[in-house]
Amino acid sequence: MVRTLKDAPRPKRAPLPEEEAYLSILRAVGWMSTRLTRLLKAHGLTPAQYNILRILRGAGAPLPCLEVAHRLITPEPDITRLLDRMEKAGLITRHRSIRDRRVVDVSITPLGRRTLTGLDGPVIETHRANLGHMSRNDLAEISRLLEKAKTGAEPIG
Amino acid sequence: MVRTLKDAPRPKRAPLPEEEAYLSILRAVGWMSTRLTRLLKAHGLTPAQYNILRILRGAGAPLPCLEVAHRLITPEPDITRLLDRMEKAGLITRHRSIRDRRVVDVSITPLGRRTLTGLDGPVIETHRANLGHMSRNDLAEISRLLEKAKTGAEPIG
DNA sequence: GCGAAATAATTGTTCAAACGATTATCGTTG
DNA sequence: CAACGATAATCGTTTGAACAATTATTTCGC
Repeated sequence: MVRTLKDAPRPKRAPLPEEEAYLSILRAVGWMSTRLTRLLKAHGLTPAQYNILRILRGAGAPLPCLEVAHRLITPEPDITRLLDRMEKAGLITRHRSIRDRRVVDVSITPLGRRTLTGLDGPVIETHRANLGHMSRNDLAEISRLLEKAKTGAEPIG
Repeated sequence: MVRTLKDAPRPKRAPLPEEEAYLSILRAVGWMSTRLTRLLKAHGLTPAQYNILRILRGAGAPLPCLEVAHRLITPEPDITRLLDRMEKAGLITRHRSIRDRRVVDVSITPLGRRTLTGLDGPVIETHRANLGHMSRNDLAEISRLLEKAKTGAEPIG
């Protein structure tokens, strides 16, 4: 490829270590979630829907709408319509709370539970395909470093 | 909170270290990209648009459409309409290649370049706000572990 | 207890993502 | 050189995301 002066890349600054780490994290979440998303999709779920089912099963009791949203890793700005779709799909039900009539309690249905149960094995397999080759120590180190990164970072205004 | 038998959480399996690491990565990319996305938005760019501008500036020459898409960290299934918007915003231009008339070469415009220049400082500041408190070693370790994770993982079918 | 501020959820609307199908061009091969 | 498959990009359509504004209910201050 011919390079004219105009095309010449500017003198490269030293790459910022912070940015390099960020890009590594971005790449990692990219290929890992690709695999997981594909699996979930084969079962008719989006990642957010799967996570909501996991939250509801883990809680073991109905949860208010906003509480569900708050527990999601990836923040969901439009929880209502997401729950709409899940309710239409028969994965959850919603009922107005009696104690506070502003609140809508969300429950997982037997179908939602069965869907999760059918996914438990494959999800574990997927995580193993993603990271199963890493040592226990490496995995712990990844978690430790990233948690450390978060606790030490400037709070997000 | 009252727990009935029916509601009782099932006996907790030992948490899968692979899943824990994955969740850590997911959380990390969440709060980091929140900060960066907010900055970019204040300058009228989405993350994908910013990355495309970075790619074009870094290449120092026009790139084919698909080559741009291929270099993106986050895969973009509809590069055409993304470039449509960027062209309408005056950030890039497109011209059919003469050597291969199937190809459309994408170039960054002076406006796109100025936009990037104006972002260079703030972006660095953002990365420092995200990870500036981590030691050089920790940052290198994060990158190393995540690259290792990718190279050792099963290929994504 | 009454009005103001706060909270929970929904809704309206606009815009972008996802996915498949389609068009145009190129390379190859018989 | 004509036809076939491969490749680059675009387009059609459906679905979901993003953001602001609204409604309904509660809580708090006075």
